Amino acid sequence: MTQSQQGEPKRHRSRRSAKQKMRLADVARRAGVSEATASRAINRPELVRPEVRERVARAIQELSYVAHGAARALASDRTHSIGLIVPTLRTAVFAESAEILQQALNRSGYHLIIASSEYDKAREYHEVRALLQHGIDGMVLVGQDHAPELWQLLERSGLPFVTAFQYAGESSYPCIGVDNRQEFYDATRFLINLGHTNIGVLTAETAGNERLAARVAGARDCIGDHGLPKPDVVEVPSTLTDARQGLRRLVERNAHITAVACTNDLMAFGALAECRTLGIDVPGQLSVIGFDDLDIAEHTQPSLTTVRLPLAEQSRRVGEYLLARIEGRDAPSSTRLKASFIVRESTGRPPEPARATVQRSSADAGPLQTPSSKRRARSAAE
Amino acid sequence: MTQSQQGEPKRHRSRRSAKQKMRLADVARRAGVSEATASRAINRPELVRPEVRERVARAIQELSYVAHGAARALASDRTHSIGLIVPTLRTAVFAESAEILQQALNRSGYHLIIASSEYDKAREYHEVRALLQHGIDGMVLVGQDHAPELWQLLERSGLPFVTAFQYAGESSYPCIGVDNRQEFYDATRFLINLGHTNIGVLTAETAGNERLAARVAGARDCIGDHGLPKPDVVEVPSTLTDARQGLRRLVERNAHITAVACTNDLMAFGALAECRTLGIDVPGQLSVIGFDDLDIAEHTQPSLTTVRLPLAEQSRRVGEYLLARIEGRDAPSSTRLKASFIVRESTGRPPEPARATVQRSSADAGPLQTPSSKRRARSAAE
DNA sequence: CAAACATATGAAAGCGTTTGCATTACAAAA
DNA sequence: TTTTGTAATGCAAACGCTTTCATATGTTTG
Repeated sequence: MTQSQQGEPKRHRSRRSAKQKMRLADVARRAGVSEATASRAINRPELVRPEVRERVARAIQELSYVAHGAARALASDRTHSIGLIVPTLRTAVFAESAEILQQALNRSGYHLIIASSEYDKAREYHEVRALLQHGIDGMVLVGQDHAPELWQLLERSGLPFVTAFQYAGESSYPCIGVDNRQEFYDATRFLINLGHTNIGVLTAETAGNERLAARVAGARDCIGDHGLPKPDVVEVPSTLTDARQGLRRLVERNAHITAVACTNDLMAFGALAECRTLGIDVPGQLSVIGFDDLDIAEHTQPSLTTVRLPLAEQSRRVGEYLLARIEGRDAPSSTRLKASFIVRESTGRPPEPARATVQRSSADAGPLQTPSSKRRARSAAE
Repeated sequence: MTQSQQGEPKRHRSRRSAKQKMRLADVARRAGVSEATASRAINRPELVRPEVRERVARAIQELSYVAHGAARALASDRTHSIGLIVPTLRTAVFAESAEILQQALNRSGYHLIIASSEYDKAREYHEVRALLQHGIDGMVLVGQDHAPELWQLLERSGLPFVTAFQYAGESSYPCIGVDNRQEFYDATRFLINLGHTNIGVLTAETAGNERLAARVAGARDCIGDHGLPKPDVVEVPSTLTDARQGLRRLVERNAHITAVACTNDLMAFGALAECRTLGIDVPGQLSVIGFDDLDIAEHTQPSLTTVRLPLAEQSRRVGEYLLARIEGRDAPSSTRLKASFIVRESTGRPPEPARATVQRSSADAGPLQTPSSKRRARSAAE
């Protein structure tokens, strides 16, 4: 606790407050070594004799020394922070992913700096600029639909980066995520296998949201591939109120509709709520599926059949990828993750006997998995 | 596009990649001024002749110069980043606040670095340390219930900081938020004013969550102040499934219970869901209130009477406070925000005529406000 | 017209680390 | 012994900016 201030060079700008912050020089002096050795004791302990290492550690402890991040970053060219740009944190899926990623990075001594673009490409570009300027060692983006200048900036900067939440193929920029088109294709097939032939699609705005757009495409493709008529696709703003309206529009315009594929759980909740209001029995008269498996999905009335994203795995892999790249190792640039399909109560056979050509079994409907959900799936309208 | 590399001092460490990053010196040379002037043109434009300012701006543009954050931070002792530590981003209220704060700070040229503590004090302490080391200009914490070492560290560092989500009085550390005790006191009074005399409390774990604890206290106090018997308080883990169990326990243990005050919307949703399962009519047989006003609150069946937090205002004020402190201005250290009470369908008069002493009018029940909610409140069991 | 002042600029000293290179200390080999 | 090699340390030069201080250039003013 007794550090004599002797010998300290006068500070040329007197900005330090009364409580002088300890610097590496203080630690070094106390441990009786040079700054270089003190630095090495911290960063490359294997280069320093155990006894010295020990002394430095003690000095750090006693002086409650905290390294100066900026100085360190300047000298070492490593900021130990990673940037993440999500469309919004208000979406549970992004918030949760951010949280998991942050935890994962923390464990490796990295920090997460989060920015949100509000689904606005120009804004996103500026966020990237700002992050680049702030200084980051790596960056995570959502999807691959970004302003060209953004890509250019990113490539020029030479910064390691990945995109997440959408598998974009081998030949794209590095990406880690599920194939939204395929996953929703499979989900839609589940409905078809149940016997549905008149399926509507309810989606939030797809402009600027490639994930949603891919899901819609998946549903369309699946329905087309099974020789069914083109589905009615209703696109609404991303609120529950709009989702309810969307459901109403869907059932009003399509008298014989028996299933609605919603591109996310929010839409599905809206649909469920509106069905309740309209007196439509789910799944008796109408089957509903969602996408995301939000916490409430299990507790709605009826509970929601939906697609669960492997968020934890995605975040973990994103972290691993980035750290590998930062450390100069290379890593598989494209990873395709698989979602799981969660069958709950909101889906069943259509009310009228199905047309004929369609197969009955619901067993082979894509990559099914029965989750640790209390309420079990049912395969027919009870 | 043509910059000659002549005159450049040889780099003593050859870490720069092929694509040489532009430095301030490059900009200065191109603009025909000294580095000092270039720097000023960027940071204190008013000190530089407009014409020169213009030339520097053009040089920056042409070279697509991006300032080096770490160097800047080292020289100026400003990182332009703010740390935020929340218990978890999985809670919508925190995620939303983080988002709003981040946006607000961005507008002022600051970045938000988010960390989460998972409601663990030790972990939180380490996050603070890590943020301090990384270098931040200010810090936001949730509530005032933190490890003593954390406070100590924070005070020693001299870093500007605020706590949010709970008003802790004038004499506390700087805080900006609502008074959770009072707000829930008022909410409970609303129930009492409706005629309820047997009110249960359902809460998620209060250990390490002073906001929840304060709300429970508010309910207890209110019930006590009205001469009613001590309420049954059920505390469960913070999941919907547990909330449902909690509701069941509450109604099983208290045959005459007519209202349940839930300390957050999650608990309330669970309660509502379980009531549906148990065939309990809400609000016919049981009234339910929540806290937070999550998006779905308006769309549950029945819609949920709850308390809405002024998140946007809170985040805005937090940002303002911090920036003021960083710039050396001082700011009111404690700000008490008011929540709004949102009356929806989940509350009504108790089924049996109330005991007598309790007043009938629901009009003077605290700081009521009728929100822009489509569905209007109703004051009695229809 | 000189004095007094304001305004713009540049030179250079840091900011607190890391790290290339040189040096020292010591053990193993000759 | 002396040589050679290796492991541990120190010196001092960056890292890329900001900012103090001094200087130069105008602009008023008495």
